[in-house]
This record gives sequence, C-alpha cells and structure tokens, in this order.
Amino acid sequence: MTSFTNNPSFPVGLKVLAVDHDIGALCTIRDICNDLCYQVMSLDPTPSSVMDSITQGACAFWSKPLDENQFKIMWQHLVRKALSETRELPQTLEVKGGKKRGREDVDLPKQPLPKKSRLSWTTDLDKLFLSAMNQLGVNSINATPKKILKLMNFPDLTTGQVASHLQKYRKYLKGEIKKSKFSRLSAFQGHDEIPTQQQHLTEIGECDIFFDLSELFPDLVDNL
DNA sequence: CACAGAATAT
DNA sequence: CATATTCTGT
Repeated sequence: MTSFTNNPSFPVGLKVLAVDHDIGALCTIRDICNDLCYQVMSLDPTPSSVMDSITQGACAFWSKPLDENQFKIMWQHLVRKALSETRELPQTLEVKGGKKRGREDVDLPKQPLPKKSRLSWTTDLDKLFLSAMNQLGVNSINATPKKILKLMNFPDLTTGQVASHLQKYRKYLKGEIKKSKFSRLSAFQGHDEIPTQQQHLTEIGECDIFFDLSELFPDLVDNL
C-alpha cells in the first residue's frame, strides 16, 4: 500500500494544502494523505485561498473524483521543482530509476533535465526587496546589490539577480518620477498639504511599491 | 580582483 | 516584458 514511501527520496511529512468546499471531502483527503505520509496543513475552503496557493507556488490543482495514484505521485512535483532550480542533482534526491533492491521505482516523466528555471519575483520576494531598499534608502548609494541581498536574507538568491531586479526597479522609478513631476509634484507645490516624510510615501498600483519623494528630489531637479 | 551599473541577450 | 548574462569602468 505505502511501499512507495520506502523510496529514500520520499519526503515524509511533506505538507499539503487541501482545499474543498465539502468538509467531508476534506476529511477524506486528509485521511488519505495521512495514510500516505503527507501532512495536511489546512482545510481552508475559500476560493481565494486556491488562487493564493497557486500564486505562491502550488503546482497542481485536482478536481474530483480523486484518484489515489494522484496522491502517490504528488511528491514528484517537489523533485521536479528541485531539479529545475538547482543545476545539479541534489544528493538527497535520487531520481534515476536505479535498481534499488525491490523498491517501487517511480519514473519521473522525462524532463530536459538540468534546465534551471529563472527566478520569479513574487510579491513576497518584492516585499523583501522593497523592505531592504527602504532600509538602505531608495536613492542612497548604499542601496547596492550586495547590501540589498544581505538584508533580504533570502536563500539562494544571488547578487546578480538582485542587481537585475534593482536595474528594473530604478528604471521603473524613473518613469514614476516623470509622472509625479506633472501630477503629484505640481499638486504639492501650489497647495495646502505639505506632507511629512511618512505622508510622502506614495502607493503605486498593486505592488505596494513605496518611495520617498524627498529622497527622489535631487533626480527630479536633474531631470527637469 | 571585486564590484556596481549599463548594455545586451534570452 | 521580466530576468539573465555580459560588458565596462572603478
């Protein structure tokens, strides 16, 4: 029944988020998962949580009726992800169907193998980035890739990746400056509210990107 | 030689 | 476009 968990690569206790409107179904899923050494994290049934899950890295969405085999191979998603993120095979993940004494080998679908997927800047990652930026000073010469990286303290993130993101971020800010030069800035000049440092913080779109106009002012002058 | 930042490349 | 990689100057 659960001999596949004998595979040394199987991540016992792998956490699983279960979503379903039917409480009974959820309990069934939980029971099956528990039997198969998966650990169910949550029974949150709201649709929005589904989207959140996908956004935050869920790699599969199952619809009923569920097949037990789906559960059995679900850990392979992890292996596949690990393979795509690290160029070499992780020692801990023995994927090639070695003839390991009578164990039930689970063949992974052939994948072009060591193809490293590129980093995706999720909202969470971006929050880390922006937090670091705000600490260093958005316009400060201290806001350098290495320092940002250290502040972010995110596993396996490289300075190159931060540098690339930083380049995009600055380009983006430049665009915003030109806008605020005519809209928000001019509004400030003529009128009542002389914002404080905090009130200068301007929200941009959905990304919760903040910047401090007072810090950006030098550039404003230059670009005028 | 390390690094940041701009310029390209994918 | 978003990210990655290479090029350049410090």
